Amino acid sequence: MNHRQESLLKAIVESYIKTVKPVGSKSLCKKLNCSSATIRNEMARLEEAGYLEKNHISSGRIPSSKGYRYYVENLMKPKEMNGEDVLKLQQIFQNQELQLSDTVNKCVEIISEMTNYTSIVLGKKSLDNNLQQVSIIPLNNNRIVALVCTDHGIVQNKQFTIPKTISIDELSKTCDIINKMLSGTPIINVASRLEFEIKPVIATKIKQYEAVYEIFSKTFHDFAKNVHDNMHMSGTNHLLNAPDYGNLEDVKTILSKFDDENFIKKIESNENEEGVKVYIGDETEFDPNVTIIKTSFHRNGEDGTIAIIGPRRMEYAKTVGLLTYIHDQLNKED
Amino acid sequence: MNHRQESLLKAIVESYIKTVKPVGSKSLCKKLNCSSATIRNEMARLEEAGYLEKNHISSGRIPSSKGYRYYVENLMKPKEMNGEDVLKLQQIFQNQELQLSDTVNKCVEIISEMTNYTSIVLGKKSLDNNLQQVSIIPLNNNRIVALVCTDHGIVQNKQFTIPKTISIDELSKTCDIINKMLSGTPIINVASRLEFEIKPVIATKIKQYEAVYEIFSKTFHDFAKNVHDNMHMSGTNHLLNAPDYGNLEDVKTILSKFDDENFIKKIESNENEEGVKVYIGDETEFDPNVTIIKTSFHRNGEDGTIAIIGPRRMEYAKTVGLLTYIHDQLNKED
DNA sequence: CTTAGCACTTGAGTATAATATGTGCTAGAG
DNA sequence: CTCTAGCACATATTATACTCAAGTGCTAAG
Repeated sequence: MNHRQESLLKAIVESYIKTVKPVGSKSLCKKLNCSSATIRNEMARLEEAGYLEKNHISSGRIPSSKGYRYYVENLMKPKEMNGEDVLKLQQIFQNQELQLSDTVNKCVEIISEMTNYTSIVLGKKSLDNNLQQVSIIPLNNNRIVALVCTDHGIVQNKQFTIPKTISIDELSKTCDIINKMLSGTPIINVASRLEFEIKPVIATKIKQYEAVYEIFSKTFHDFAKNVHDNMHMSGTNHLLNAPDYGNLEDVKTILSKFDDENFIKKIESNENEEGVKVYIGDETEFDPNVTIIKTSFHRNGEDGTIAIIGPRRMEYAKTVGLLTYIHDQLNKED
Repeated sequence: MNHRQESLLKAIVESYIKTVKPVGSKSLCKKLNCSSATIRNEMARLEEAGYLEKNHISSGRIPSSKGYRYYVENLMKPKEMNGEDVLKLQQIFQNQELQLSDTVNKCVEIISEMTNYTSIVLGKKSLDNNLQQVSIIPLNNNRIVALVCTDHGIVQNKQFTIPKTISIDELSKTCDIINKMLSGTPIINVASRLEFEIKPVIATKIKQYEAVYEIFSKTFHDFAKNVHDNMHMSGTNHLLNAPDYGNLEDVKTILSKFDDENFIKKIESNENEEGVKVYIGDETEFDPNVTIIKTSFHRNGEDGTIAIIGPRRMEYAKTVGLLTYIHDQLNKED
């Protein structure tokens, strides 16, 4: 692609992002210093190469997914955030009172407010959590709460009604054994070590050891199951206001996918990708009519993904700039 | 209102609920055994009394909010649920593995699927929770987790970085004191008793008692603040498919209110109302174009509200029947 | 390689008419 | 006094035809 073609593509993408109207040749004469006929010729070539599309034979051009991609990779310069927005975000990041999940939740709310796109955070316990401590709190009526706490301070609890044949004492004793033997164990390994190392030990000391084992086993199982302990969405209905979807059905299709079961899987960053990634149209594997820009974070024993979903005609420069900033803040050493 | 007028109103409401089309006089002749002219006369009277409305001078009639209300209170008979739906719900209610919050969350998902309305659950810790136990788990790098557990087994934790001047020992000692003195205290009273009874006691035993007090005070404060620990919505976009809103703007207005800050306040059951309550149009104080049907539950130390939001043209009989069933199941003795 | 000119295509907007639905009112029958 | 048949009138909906503006593709000349 020669220089003039690049300028042309850039001009078309940026004009379309701004106005949502197919871009005609005449409107670009001044910017490119040539006549509309010349521009039409170049446009035809760009269209043939797959960077541009037409709605109908005599309409202006709009960028294709390929066009957007070329723009994002070669022509766009991520925009610096303005001072006001930086300030708003700083207030959140610097609030030491907040837990990580609250921080990111507020974060996505602000993102969707700033950008007018839908924004989502998926949080999960990181795999680098190690077991710190388990304990038991007895309640009334033969009920207990079993607690697991990791070295990053993530706590999960589960309630049980225990048979009368099990004493609190036996449970506490088992806790002590687990804490002594498994403290520091990566949380993903705890379940199997519980079965193969702890179970034999308590078998010699506790009568109802099977039932006791079950309680702790279930607790850890629950912990592992609830890896996605946090999913927060903000600005869902912004898509409704996007002028891109003349056809209401398209928006409904997208919105209904938000409720879908494997929605999370499609948003979650699958590889260990660093930085900010842009997925356009079909690349999203979510819906051909949207763009998803996402980034991941790792902090305080939690991993997560922050994603922004908008029309393919996304304000790429601004959005990538914003998400880059947030990524850098979140992954800073604590 | 005489008997024929009641039959007429009932017929109009039920026809409109079914077809979403203004109801004309001719279509009701057979059902009421009289001519269209007679029906028109009655219609005119019902309209004057405020039970019916017209879109324009020569269109059929649609029920007004007052009409719906009369229908709900006097003419409607809540529908029994069909066996299939009962079965689906039973599977959830009888799953002992689930925590209350998971039960209700699944519940609203099924509700919105069955009814095609938006459904919401708001959960909060009940005021009848009493303090069971506080404890401390030390982590690395001078960090700790402080835990609060109530007699219903509700647990909340908060992480702190403690100054080096405070020892774990002092924190544990304070835990013991709190547990001895305040165990069984209603959770709403804990904060003040902590200040006026515990603080003086530890002041005599612990050097940095102010800082230690702060830690527990903040923990309880957080607990009290996070009363709304669970809000779950399902089927938000069902409203988009409702044929009621010819005007897309109306739906957008409603949907945007879901994101509003005091949305929760408007949904929450404010009085201690028992049973299933219906709020139509303006009565909702949320949006004049919707109906909200809600009920509350109290169980295992948690209170909550389940609400169904749909168009004013709601399938009242079916929805009230469904919610009545759920209310009865949830408030059953455990 | 660039540009001016022109025929052609399409979408959006507007005016008009035809049709269907349903009301209100009047006058007559029971 | 109540019910009904009949008719004039009102409105939404749909289809049709027409015009206008925007923009392209192509050709021929600079």
